Amino acid sequence: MDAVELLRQLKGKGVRFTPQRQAILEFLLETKSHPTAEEIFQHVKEKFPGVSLGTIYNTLNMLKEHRHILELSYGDTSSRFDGNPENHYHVVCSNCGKVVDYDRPLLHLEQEASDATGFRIDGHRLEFYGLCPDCRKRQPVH
Amino acid sequence: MDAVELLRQLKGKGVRFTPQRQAILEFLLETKSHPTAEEIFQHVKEKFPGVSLGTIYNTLNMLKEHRHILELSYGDTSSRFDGNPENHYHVVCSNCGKVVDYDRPLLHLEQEASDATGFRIDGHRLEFYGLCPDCRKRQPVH
DNA sequence: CTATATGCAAACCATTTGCATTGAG
DNA sequence: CTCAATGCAAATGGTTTGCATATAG
Repeated sequence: MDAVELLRQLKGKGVRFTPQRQAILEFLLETKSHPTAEEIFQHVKEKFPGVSLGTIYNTLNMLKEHRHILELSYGDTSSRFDGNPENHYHVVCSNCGKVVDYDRPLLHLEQEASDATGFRIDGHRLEFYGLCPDCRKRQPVH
Repeated sequence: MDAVELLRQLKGKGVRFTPQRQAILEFLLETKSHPTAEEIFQHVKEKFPGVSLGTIYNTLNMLKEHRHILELSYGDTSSRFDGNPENHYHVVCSNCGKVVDYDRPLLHLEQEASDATGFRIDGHRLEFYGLCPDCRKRQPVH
């Protein structure tokens, strides 16, 4: 589903279709880089020099509420955003912060976790930490 | 291993043993609540009314660097700290923010993740999200 | 028209930093 | 004595909020 189609659907929920939102969502859907709000801002500014960071955050929060994107917050300073809203796993570089998808079948652990803890489990998150191939080369020992 | 013993060991690494540090570490080792820095601050203030938040953060960062505690940062506003430095899994309440240990054997997925992504994997993190028993009662539908 | 979104600036708030003073070793 | 740790206050930085203006519907 592309950005235009997705934003058209949202119109039914009282959400307005603006060119800034289209640009933000298009970027999130086409990139695999899991960008930060700042990076999205820099990218959108190329087409809309007057756009503000506030608009980026406004749109990201709206898309998050409607479950069309994922916010990834690792211990880092800033969150990253993922245009793929389905649960999937990530590998995070401890050195450069890069986030890469790790596509594998989902684990079925939620029933077991629910039984063990008494929580009603709605989802889970799995991330791996390490050095990406690039950082591995640059600091072979560490 | 208790707080005093642990801090004595750290002396060999140029770390000073102060009563504030002892109180912070003792609290982290005895509680199962995964407290925030602010909560640790409030607790330590009972014994040391003059302690400052800066000292809490200073100590937490020192303990983290020496891998005696874990910093848990979920999307929340503030981090939580865990006196158990071994990798283990957590269940987080989406409503009240409570974090509970979920003790189960570790998953052996790192080799597979490394093969699939080219990263040198050093660790992984697994968290479950949902409603804790208390919040479940209070908002049965959601 | 009218209400939501935008752009801008100020506010927030968890965490960090700077610095004079204290105190551990 | 000496240097790391403390307490305090100011600074930082990502994110949110407030408000006047612009614009989607």
